Amino acid sequence: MTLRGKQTVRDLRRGSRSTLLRRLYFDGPLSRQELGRISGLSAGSISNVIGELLADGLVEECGSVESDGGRPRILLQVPPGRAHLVGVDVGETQVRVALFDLALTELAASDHPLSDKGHDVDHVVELILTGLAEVLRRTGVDPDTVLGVGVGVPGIVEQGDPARRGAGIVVHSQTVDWDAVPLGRLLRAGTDLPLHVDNGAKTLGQAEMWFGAGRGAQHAVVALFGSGVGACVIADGARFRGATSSAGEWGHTKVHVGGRLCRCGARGCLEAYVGAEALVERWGKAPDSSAEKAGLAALLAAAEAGESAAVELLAEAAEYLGAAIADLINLFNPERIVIGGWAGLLLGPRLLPAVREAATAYALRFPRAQTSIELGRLGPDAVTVGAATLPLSQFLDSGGEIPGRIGPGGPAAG
Amino acid sequence: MTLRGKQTVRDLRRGSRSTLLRRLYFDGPLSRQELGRISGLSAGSISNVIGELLADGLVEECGSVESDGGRPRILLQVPPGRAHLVGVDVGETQVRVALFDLALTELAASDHPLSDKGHDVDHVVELILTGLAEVLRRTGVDPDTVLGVGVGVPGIVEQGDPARRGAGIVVHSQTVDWDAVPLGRLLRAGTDLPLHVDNGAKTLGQAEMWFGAGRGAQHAVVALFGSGVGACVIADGARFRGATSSAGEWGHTKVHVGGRLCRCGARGCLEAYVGAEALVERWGKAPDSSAEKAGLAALLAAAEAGESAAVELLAEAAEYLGAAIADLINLFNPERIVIGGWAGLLLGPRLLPAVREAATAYALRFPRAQTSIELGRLGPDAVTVGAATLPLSQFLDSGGEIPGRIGPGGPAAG
DNA sequence: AGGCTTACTTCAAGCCGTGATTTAACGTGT
DNA sequence: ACACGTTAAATCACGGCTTGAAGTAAGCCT
Repeated sequence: MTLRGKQTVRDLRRGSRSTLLRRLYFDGPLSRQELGRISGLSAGSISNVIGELLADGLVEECGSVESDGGRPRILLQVPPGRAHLVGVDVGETQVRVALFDLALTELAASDHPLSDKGHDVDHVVELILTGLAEVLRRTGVDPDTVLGVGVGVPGIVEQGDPARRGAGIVVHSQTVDWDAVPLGRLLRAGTDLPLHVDNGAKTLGQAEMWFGAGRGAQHAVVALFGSGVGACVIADGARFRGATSSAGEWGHTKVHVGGRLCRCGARGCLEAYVGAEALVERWGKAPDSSAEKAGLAALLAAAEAGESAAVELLAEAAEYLGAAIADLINLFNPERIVIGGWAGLLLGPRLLPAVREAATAYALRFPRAQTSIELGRLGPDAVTVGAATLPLSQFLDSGGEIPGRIGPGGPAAG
Repeated sequence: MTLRGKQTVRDLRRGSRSTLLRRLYFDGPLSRQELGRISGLSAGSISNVIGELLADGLVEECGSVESDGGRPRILLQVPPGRAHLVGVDVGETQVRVALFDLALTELAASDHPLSDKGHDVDHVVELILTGLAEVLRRTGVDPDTVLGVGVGVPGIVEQGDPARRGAGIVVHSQTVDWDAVPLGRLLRAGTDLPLHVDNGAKTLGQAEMWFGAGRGAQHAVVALFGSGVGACVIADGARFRGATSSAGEWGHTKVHVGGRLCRCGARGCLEAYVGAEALVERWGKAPDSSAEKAGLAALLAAAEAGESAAVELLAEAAEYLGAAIADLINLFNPERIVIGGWAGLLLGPRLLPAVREAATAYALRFPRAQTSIELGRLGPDAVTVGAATLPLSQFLDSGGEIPGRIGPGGPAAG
């Protein structure tokens, strides 16, 4: 049933450019020879395509490799300064805007705490636009070299029509009370840069896949647990989105039908058993949400000290987490499961053995044997990095197309 | 991270052939004009490619459409008799082999009940090969026109290296006690036809997607419940397989951690709450497995008659089923959920309203609003049809390539 | 019979990847 | 120094693809 659209002969070139660019980007400096071996393209094509990329400035030569009797191979790489990316994290307490070069080195960042207006949409939009202007000004980077702005938000993101260049993006979030917020349109009014918006947990997952514990896997699930619980599913090397890009809402999987009440209103959600908010609340001390991280750390310390209530609470959480991971294994059959998120990283070292054991007990033998369960390697700061991978991904897919900015009356109109 | 391999200019033609063939196959007789509009290809290319397909006998002209003042359009279709397909259902009590034409009209079928040897592998293989020979003999169909044999089996199927033409296929099943059974190799020894093997529930799901309640959906989950519970996930119009093609094992999702014991050995599996075997057993009457269908029918009749134990049992099952469907909605974000399988079809009319209600209560609002929950339209006999879609799908993907049979010393050797 | 409309076919033009050939840039041995 | 072998990269003819324009076929209407 899958039908890819019309293909013309020029799409071949786009594909070749994309393949070579990706390879050079991820697998560091490579020679034309190696590119040929890896990509399967003929030497002639490599020469031709690389010539184009060199002329476009998307690839540069960087030294050569010693030969043993023949002409030395010239190494090629993607010049990190050729283009830039912006990543935005709309978090629970602040808005963070960061400017990166192509190698995702952070050149500047701007943090603005959310004022008492909370997640008022106009306020958030204003902070994003201010931060964007700020990092551009501070670094003096030409906006024309910015490939796009990636934004990670809490909640479910509806992508809208891609032809509208992000202007059709709508966000729904039960936790920060955003109901069909037209974030794309609002941001579009303040910048001409290409826009990309996705769920913050998903962007963090993307970051783990590209630069963290998920590297190299083609089928993986990044389980993110923090205050709430989410997941980012990767299938065949690409984000699994579903019909309206809300796939992977793992936190509200039922682990105990009719069980504990979750903040989503239903009973028995995973999040109500292993979410940081739920754990801290059940432990009974400091249910002040601003002190959630401190509360969880205290719970962990108590457990390490042998306090039996804490030990039991964490043991139960590990069992539920393992069981829910077993569901992921049965349903998605990944080769790797990565546990990330601030709470995951905090509790992970203590819980991991029990979680692995529970997953083995609850999952089917065969798919469980194909899966490794690991801890994430990137902290929660990586949300901005992940957000920046959104425009980067499109850049690589398109074979290195530098998107033009929209003039007035462009496709954003309406 | 997705990199599709090298593409040469000839792959374009393969793609065009595939697109047009698919369109003609599914959307009935079409003219070249309409094909052009739908596929986006230019009139020249259509003419060219259709000319090839006509010469190959993969497409034929079938009448024309009245014009209003111009040259009439000539209608094209895929001739149903041009090639044949074999579908095999290795069921719980019998092995069924059916021969189809391209339109999936059943030309002949052969049923062999499993003897007391049960699911002894050699016995099953023998029945498949016997049935295959039988349907070919009875219809007089030339084996060279058979595109392949699709087999639906209980259990998880490891696809092995496609270059070995199915000889690398291995089956694991905890229920019929098959542990790493080299079904591909065993069948390969008895036939030269291309082999395709997949889980029976998955092939049934495929049939629902192509010809049943799933038609037209790009993102769907076909939930199959019979004696056990399974699911077939479709994403972007294609089967979601996961790393080792065992994705979609929904029956052992945990709905009640620490709850009822499941036949898989774990506690709290969905199957232990809504599987037909579990329901019949819990109802307490006739736990004889051979009378499972009669038992479930009796349970349903009792509930319809108002017997409170039966009513409560089914109400509980509906709630668990709805909750588990909510998990599917949250995780996969499908546009449609189809409930199939013999037990699903039997209980469906009574349970559906309660299931929908429970799903709404347990799923997140936004993805739930995108999803419709429907009953399947195909009976369990459709497993053979679904199995036959496996070689058919490959045929359409390849743009109408008739696979040659393997000679001795072919790639199957070793 | 002539004109009009629509469906289909043919053909030159522009690209693309391949694979063979040529050129470039090294180390080595004399 | 200099020819030689070796390996890397560039060049180019070739077959193949889609497009889009121009040409042909096949029916209506007057």
